Amino acid sequence: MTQARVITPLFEDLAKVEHHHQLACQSCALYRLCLPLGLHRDDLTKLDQIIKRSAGYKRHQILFEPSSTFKTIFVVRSGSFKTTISATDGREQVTNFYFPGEFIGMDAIYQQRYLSTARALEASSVCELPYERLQEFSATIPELQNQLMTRLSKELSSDKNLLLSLGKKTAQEKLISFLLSLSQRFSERGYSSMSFQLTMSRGDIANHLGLAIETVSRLFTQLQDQQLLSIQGKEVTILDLPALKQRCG
Amino acid sequence: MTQARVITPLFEDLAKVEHHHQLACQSCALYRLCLPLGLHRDDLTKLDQIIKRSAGYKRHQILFEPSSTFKTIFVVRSGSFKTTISATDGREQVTNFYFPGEFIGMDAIYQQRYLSTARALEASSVCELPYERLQEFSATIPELQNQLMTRLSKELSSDKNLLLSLGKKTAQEKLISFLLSLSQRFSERGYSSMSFQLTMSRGDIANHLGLAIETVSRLFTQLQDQQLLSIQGKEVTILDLPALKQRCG
DNA sequence: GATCAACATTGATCCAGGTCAATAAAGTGT
DNA sequence: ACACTTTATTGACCTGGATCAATGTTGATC
Repeated sequence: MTQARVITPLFEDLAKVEHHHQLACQSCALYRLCLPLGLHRDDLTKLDQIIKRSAGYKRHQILFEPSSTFKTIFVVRSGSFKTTISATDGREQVTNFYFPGEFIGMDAIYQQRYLSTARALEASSVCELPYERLQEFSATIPELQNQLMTRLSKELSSDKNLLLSLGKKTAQEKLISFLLSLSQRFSERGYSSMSFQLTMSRGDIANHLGLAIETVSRLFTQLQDQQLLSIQGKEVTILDLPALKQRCG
Repeated sequence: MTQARVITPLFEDLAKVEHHHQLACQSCALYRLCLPLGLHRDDLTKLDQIIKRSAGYKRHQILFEPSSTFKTIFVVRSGSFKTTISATDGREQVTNFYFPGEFIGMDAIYQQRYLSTARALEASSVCELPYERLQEFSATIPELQNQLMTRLSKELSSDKNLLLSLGKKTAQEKLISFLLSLSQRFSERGYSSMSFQLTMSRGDIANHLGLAIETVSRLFTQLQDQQLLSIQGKEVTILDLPALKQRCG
């Protein structure tokens, strides 16, 4: 099952990141996906000094939860995370998954308290952006402020698209939309858009899409039978992208 | 059916707003709910000059849609709006409702293009905040930047709570959560939290909550039979708040 | 205040996807 | 390699809420 994964230049760089925790933004492989994009060299140097590069998180380890005090926004450096929001009785909804270069915890700015719980899906690491310092810096670096607003707005867009999925799409459309969104994000990160590893369990996917695990499992089988994709454990290979796009609603 | 509505001081002020389109932020009844909160007097004067107070919108009139060019963020001055996002085949999801002091169109910052369509639910008016000018101003007014981020984050929080509703709650829990959220927002605006008018149709509510109109209708009847609330057309009166809170999930 | 259209309610029936149950793989630690 | 736990698949059956259908109500327009 050790199928060859498409190795791109960026993927090799990402691998390096894991071994250089204090790597400066300037030479970070994620540069073009991350906050510093568009910042001047000396602004970047300043920003670099307030960013804390954390030690790694293990699979299932909690990054933050509603009881944590809100101090920082996190950027995924390597690996992946999920966030969940809980009803009073403990029912949980997986609100999003996060990959390298993506921001976690922005919903905490309002109320100064994390709304959700963030957990690592695999061995992962993050950069910590102290929110107060970020605010101070934004006052003198307009491009930084712009970047932050854009990130918040991007997360809004993604949530609203998920609302459409949850509210109006069939089970099959939900799963296809989800896979295409993953494909898109992997592609942006220099991974293959046609073949990738799911880092989350069937349970996480089902929960995220408002479905039962069994439904997700059956849909995978069904899409495979229809020759639209192939799935072997966590490895997804898209076989007929146009057909999938046409069926995602 | 002209039942007496609870008139609070703020409500009277809100009524005035409708007749003074060019009312300055300083004397606007929405001041404490709106963007200018916490701004210094002279900053406010500057902000005041870039804000355009639009003419009114009629019921069902479109404020913006994905084909409109993104230039401004809107703040509801009076009335109410809904936003919808569309699937490729025309299916629509009502993503949110907006009341005085709330911001519409923030999901357009990323991509510089409105993601959704905004429509007036009744005769309404807005203030227009030109986004580029707002960005310039934020550079010199840290509190303004803070306000904008907080607003974006608040909308994120509200979307994530809706995700929980759509993904994990029963039809009854969805409707109760929705009504309690409305109650809360009316209360913040100086209206009664126990008795209020729904400005949206049953169809809008059903769509927003991922339900059929018939289900919403039956739930209203059912909640009324259980003495938890009373509903007469668009007038909702909450009869047993603790019981509702306990049933919202 | 009559006409028509839009909106809302209620009942009867149906089905997409959930739940329950059994089995099979895949990981994990020793 | 083995035991054990977690995760995934598949089948049989069930149900919450959708859909269909008929009727009632409200509200806009002239």
